[in-house]
Amino acid sequence: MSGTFGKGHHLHLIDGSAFIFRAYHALPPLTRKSDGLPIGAVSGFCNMIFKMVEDNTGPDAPTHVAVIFDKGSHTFRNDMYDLYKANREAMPEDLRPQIPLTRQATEAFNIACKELEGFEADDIIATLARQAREAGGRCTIISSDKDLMQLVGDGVEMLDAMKNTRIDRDGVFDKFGVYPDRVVDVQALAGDSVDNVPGAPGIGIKTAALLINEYGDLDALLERAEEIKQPKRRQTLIEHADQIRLSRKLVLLDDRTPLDFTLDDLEVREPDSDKLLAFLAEMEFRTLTKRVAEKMGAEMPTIEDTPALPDAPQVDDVPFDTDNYEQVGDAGTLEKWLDAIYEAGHVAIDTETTGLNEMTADLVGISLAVEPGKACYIPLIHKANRGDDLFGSDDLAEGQMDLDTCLGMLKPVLEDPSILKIGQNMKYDVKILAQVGIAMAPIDDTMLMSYAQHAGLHGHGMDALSERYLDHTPIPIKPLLGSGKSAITFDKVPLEDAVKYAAEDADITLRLWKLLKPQLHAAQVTKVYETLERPLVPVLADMERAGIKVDRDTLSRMSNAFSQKMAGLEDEIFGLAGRKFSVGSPKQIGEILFDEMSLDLPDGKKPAKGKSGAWSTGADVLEDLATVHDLPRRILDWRQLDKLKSTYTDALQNHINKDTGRVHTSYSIAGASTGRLASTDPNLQNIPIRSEEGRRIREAFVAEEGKTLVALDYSQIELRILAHIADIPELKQAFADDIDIHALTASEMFNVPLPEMTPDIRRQAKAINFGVIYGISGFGLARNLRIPRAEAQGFIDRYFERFPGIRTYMDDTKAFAKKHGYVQTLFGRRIHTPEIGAKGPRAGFAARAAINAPIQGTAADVIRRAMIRMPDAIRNLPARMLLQVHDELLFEVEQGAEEELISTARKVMEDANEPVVRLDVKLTVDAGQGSNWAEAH
DNA sequence: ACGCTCACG
DNA sequence: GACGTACGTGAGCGTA
Repeated sequence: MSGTFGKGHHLHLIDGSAFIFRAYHALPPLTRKSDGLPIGAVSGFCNMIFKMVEDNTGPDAPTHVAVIFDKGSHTFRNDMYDLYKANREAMPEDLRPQIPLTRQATEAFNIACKELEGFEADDIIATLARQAREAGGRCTIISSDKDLMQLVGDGVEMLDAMKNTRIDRDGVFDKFGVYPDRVVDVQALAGDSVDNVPGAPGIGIKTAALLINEYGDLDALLERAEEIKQPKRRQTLIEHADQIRLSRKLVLLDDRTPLDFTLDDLEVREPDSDKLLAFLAEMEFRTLTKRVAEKMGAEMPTIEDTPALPDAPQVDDVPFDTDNYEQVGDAGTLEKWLDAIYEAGHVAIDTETTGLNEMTADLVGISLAVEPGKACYIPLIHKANRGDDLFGSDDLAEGQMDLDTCLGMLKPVLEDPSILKIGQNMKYDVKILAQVGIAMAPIDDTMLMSYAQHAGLHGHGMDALSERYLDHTPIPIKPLLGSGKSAITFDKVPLEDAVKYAAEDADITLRLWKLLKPQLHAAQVTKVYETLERPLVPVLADMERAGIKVDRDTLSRMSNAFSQKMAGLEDEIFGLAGRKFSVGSPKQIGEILFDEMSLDLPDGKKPAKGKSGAWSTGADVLEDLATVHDLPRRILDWRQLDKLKSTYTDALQNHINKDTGRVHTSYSIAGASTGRLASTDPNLQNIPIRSEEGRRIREAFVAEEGKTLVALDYSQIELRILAHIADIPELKQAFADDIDIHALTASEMFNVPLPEMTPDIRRQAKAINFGVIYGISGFGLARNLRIPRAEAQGFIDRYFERFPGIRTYMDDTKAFAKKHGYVQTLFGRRIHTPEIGAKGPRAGFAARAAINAPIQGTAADVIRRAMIRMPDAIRNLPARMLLQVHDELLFEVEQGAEEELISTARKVMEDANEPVVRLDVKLTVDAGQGSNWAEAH
């Protein structure tokens, strides 16, 4: 049947996304045998399409058919309401690569495949259904999405393909309590939590239908809201009238979308058997390929049965060629790249900026790569010359896109939940793009993939990874930027060089991703990567961008006070030493004390000499020496002040951001091998607290006017984890009973009843407890406690006797590390211990590190999980998370909401191990609050 | 660039 | 039997 669509014609419209999701959830996670590509949803999709083709015979068969897909995440509905669909969960990791394949499948079946930027599939379906109806034909929408039910009637029906049930006007009435023409009114009132349509609070479908049926339609209802008898209902409708009208706009489908095709283009076509079978064979669908071949009377193509070797190099064998990279200078060229990105479903991205600090750096350009060797650079604000020419202008270089135009085009892609953005150290790029209003998601990060697999084995910077995995040395940045005083920023780098350098970074990143991603599964660290590494990126980006307010005047006053004290100390020091010298020089101190003054330690010996041959003058040495002379104590005091002044009160002032008045640290996620974060520029994880003088520096970390700082820290988390992992009944019981753990240890070891415990015995036990966590040795404990080595060894022996599980844990852990080359945390994080088999002292180091890593690492995992869950948990509180200090989280909260924040955040932290790891000990969190960090802690 | 020292958990 | 040792970090300074 052909001719213009009209009476007697029957159009089938398949809701592509709904089909894919159903297929995905209905089937186990199948993968392609040869390379492990996830393929379950594609398989289900193809089977459903084929079943439809097979079933569609007889008088009711469609004459026209199309599969309609969503395109992009940003639609006109987001312009009306920016929270539209904001509750949507991210697309599952193994589904994303299957989306483009389902489009290919549709084409292979020779079925029209349609989508339209800026509109949802539902709008296209609405438009086509209207056209079919107006032309006098019939239309069946294959979907069970209730949002489409407003279209039913007058020749338009829905078909639930899974249940094989048709939904007509009566079916809609069953579901909504109204007929299709009033469905949007009911939806506007009831709202939709899945799409985040607000609706009227407290009103569901039942009540909504009741009201609409009583008043006729929504407008009449809102107009006559005063007449409603129930006071609560009346008030809700009056108060939220605007929100309800907005909700109706959101749920009302647009049946006038501009389409570049007509119904006639959708006429049913016979598939090309060669093309279809080739596609099915490529997917390695054996059964389906056979069935299709039989039905079409064609030869069954062969499907290779040999899976690729798991370790075979996966990355395409494309040589690096910097001449092949493209400079993107206009919208048309960029459009071409965006098409390629949508085709692939992923893109590697790298941002170039004017500096390394994301808070002060400006975006200079963006590079993209979609397949190995195919990369581009979009320069945005490069200067026409290097800027070192006195007469040179700061004009922009030719051939660059307008910044806003470019970002406007990129934003929908970078925020599209179906397009995966791949980067190396994505926290940097996420922060840079956040500065220009782009919330990039979802992401993958090659640095974190490497870290999840190989923590402890090697670094995870791009240069190191490229050398190691791609056997390729990236173009070094140094020659482009220069160094020292004549260094230039990237916007001054000539475009020709910039394109090569920047595009290569994206190319390398994409290749690393292709290589490292499949290895995650093999190394069994996919869970670690997906639950402990990647989700931390946006959380840390937000914390770093928030920063913490630091009061410059407080620091400045402290600096001055320190200067004065140090000047006084210097006079005393020079008097005692008999001459002037540089007090900051350990070498000169050693010469004065041990050569010129010939001082000896209390045991009559001299201290050790360091690698450079100078006397060791560390605090422990000077502390001992202080018992025989006054000078060492003065030097210790001077050093403490020098440290506080130079590292804290002076240096911190230089880190106060000019625009925000706050200090913004940067956390490295893949720095510490154990899974701990590290804080840099500045390090806010080592702000003084142990000495009273140093502790006062925390007074300079303040809450904003009208706000409070709240600190929550895990109590003894590492010892709790040790008690669990090593399975020590006495320790577990002590934590269950909230008994002072160090006192308990002392009581067990030294046979002192708890009521008779003295601070000194407790102090020794505390040192032993910490020693255990660090891989205790008699020597180390002796030095720490300043007791003879034999005595320390005696303590350790008694400890092991009392808690034999500890020794077992230590021995087992060392044996595991020797056998596997790594140890693991309770959450599966791997920490490699390559030196464990070494000879000499290095083996001792490695053994102690191996003993410590599962404990420190598990604690790190716990707080990571808490941090990842925190933003959602506190999203309705006027609070934000600012800092992490290993076992502590610091928040800033509006005054009045402190207690609510504490109870909410505490719960998240105390339950952070659940549900994947059950602990025999509870986790306990202490809380404090105040106008500055000293008070809050 | 490297070692020393010292701040934190 | 000798050797050197508590675990994990980052920053500032002096010295080469």
